[in-house]
Amino acid sequence: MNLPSLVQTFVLHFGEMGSRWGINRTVGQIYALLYLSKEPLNAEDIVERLGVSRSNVSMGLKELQAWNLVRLQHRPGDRRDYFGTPDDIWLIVRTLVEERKKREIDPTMTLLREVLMQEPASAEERHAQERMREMHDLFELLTGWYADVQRLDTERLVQLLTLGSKVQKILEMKDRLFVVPGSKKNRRDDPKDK
Amino acid sequence: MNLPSLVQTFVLHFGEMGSRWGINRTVGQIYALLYLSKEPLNAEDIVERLGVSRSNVSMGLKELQAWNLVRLQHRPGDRRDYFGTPDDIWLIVRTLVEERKKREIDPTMTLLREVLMQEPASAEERHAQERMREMHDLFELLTGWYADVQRLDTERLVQLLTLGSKVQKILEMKDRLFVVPGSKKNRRDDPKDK
DNA sequence: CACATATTTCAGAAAATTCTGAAATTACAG
DNA sequence: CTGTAATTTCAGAATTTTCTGAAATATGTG
Repeated sequence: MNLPSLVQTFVLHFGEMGSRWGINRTVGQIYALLYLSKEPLNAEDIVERLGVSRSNVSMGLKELQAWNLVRLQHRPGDRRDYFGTPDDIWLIVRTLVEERKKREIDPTMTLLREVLMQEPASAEERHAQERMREMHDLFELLTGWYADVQRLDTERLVQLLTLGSKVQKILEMKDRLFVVPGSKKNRRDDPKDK
Repeated sequence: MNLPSLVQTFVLHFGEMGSRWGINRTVGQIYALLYLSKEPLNAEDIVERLGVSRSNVSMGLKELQAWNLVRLQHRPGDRRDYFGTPDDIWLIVRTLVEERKKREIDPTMTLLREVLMQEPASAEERHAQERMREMHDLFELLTGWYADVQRLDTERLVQLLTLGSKVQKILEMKDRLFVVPGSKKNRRDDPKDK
């Protein structure tokens, strides 16, 4: 591996991290390298710096392209492919989350919906279905929030995240400003009526 | 595998999903099984239902305990260990996020902080450090938000998530109510001054 | 089209991981 | 203590994943 120590530390770390994220070491290393690099790199550059085989780099880049995490570019008068990451780290995060949702959440939701359609044949199955419904509803809430937030431009997103739960305070303020008298929402002692 | 088809579908799915999350198939299956089960199960129950070896189950349960995802219980007059998941799915989510943060984000932040202390020895390293700083700041923002939100009770958390980016509307309203005249924040045409 | 260069594919080697059965350890009941 | 049931450990087998080198394919250029 032929890298400044500072860069190498980071690259090695992301190689290891990769395994926890269902991507292999080389893919993690390639991405880390591209992320840190000012200029886009071609496959041969990556081979030299990481010390892995050309074919391994080829497969790694293909996977990163499938994840939409890498941008293919060309230099005039050079027909090799150069790869880089978006300059905007927020775009990287958005892509990552989007792709993981597509690969992990969406198929799970499909499966949950299917299974929830079936008729339970026993008390055990009924309980299992109930649990699956809880998971389904939870995912629905989370993906709904995500879809909503993904639409915000970065500035507003940062603003929202910076506030964190202080938003809560503002909500309470709003509630106090617009009390609907007699509304259940405003009762302290919500008696489970009916 | 000895399970109602409905349960089996779910268990198999989570077994496969496990691989994408850095946990192995058996661990995923055990957790899925416990999640769906009304009563806590002992190791032998799990062996029978999943059709894997006793030792594999033992290791899987150990890992789930290390993740804090599973609760050890006892039945009177029975000295076997029984395992179950929390009834509250939100508690499960909170634990999952907390543990992943501990294993993935925290070590990465430590590494980033270390590397950012070093003196860059070249323009290349300076740029790499700049990128790492961006990542560091991003993680800081996200973990700050997370710490904040993790503190909310579930009811308020759900409320917040349900609102999604509609919070934005309320923020704008607040801004309009409390305009600070002349503040840059309120200018339409933010000229890159200086 | 022929030639050179770049990239991809893929069979099998290498490495890593998961899983098992047997043995060891632990925990308790009598 | 002794015996038994429950659990854990761990060496090696089985499986899966990753990686490589060689060959095939693609993408130009003159």
